[in-house]
Amino acid sequence: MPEGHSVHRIARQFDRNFIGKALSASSPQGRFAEGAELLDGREAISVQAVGKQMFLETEGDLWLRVHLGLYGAWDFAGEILLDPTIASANGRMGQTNQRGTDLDGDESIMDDDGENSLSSIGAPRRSRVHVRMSEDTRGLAEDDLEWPPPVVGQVRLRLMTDITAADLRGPTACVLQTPDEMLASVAKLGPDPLVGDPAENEERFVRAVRKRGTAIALLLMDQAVVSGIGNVYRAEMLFRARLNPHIKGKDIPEDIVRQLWVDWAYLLPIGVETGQMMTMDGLTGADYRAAMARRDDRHWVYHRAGLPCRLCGTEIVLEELGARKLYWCPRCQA
DNA sequence: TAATTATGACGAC
DNA sequence: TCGTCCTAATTAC
Repeated sequence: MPEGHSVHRIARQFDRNFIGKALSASSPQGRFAEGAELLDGREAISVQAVGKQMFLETEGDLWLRVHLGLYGAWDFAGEILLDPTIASANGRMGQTNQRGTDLDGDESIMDDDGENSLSSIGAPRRSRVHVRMSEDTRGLAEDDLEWPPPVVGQVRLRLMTDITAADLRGPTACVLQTPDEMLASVAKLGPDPLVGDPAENEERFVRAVRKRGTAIALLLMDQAVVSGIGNVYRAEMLFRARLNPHIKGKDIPEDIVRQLWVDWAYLLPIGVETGQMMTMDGLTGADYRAAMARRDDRHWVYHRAGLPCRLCGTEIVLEELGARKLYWCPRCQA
């Protein structure tokens, strides 16, 4: 269940483990059988994440476009080289890496000494891993994981090299495209801080927001306005900006809009590197550690309906906006 | 065992 | 605004 940061992480894993190799493709579930057949045997050429979508190029000018939607996920298994640009949030990547677990970077697994004792016997020599590449899920590591990995559940697409497998389940989009179609898909998307020219991106965002009479809370979720922001980052960014979610884009001073972009460009790389939507960097010391300890309550306002605002104590409000839940502090974001 | 929930987006009306 | 699609984990009963 990804926002933009997760998709960039997934793309980096593909870059590290699939690009330059021949793919074997299949659709265990059967719902992408034709596409898998077309992909099968081709070499993976390049991969690019844009917002919440990933584009994988194969030889013969064939692109795979994947959008995970609300609950799609990629599971990686086999021998996986870690992308050096993504690390574990707890700063123990080296250790977890040796154990062959927790590729995703979420800290929950290895933090609890008692819960995970996979490395307690023998040398830390595990090369076979099984990892789900989305936030808040856990990796497993065993010496005797099967190869190829058994299919579990509804796997729309399995991509394999000789040593690595990637299973896609639950995507809202999984389609093959020509180069032109791929470019058209990208053209529909708003700027992504990690794609293209930074100054140009900022201008596009500012222009798109300031010409609209739509609530900023809706604009931040509009993938044509800005790529990669979802319900969590939306709520958190509005709080960080102390911005009322209902203010229309055109009514927000330009420097404030610009600051929103700067904040997204700041938050996204942190999310990519840590695997978490870290938005409470304003906290320090014990406060920060306490907030990070529980994944269900590590945000300023997201998922905190009825709880006191961390700054002013006012109850966080939950309202439905555009069929999504919007969380905000009516006092701090007056 | 069933209902609920989720970090998404689209099309019909 | 509503219904729909995709799946799995969690919670309620």
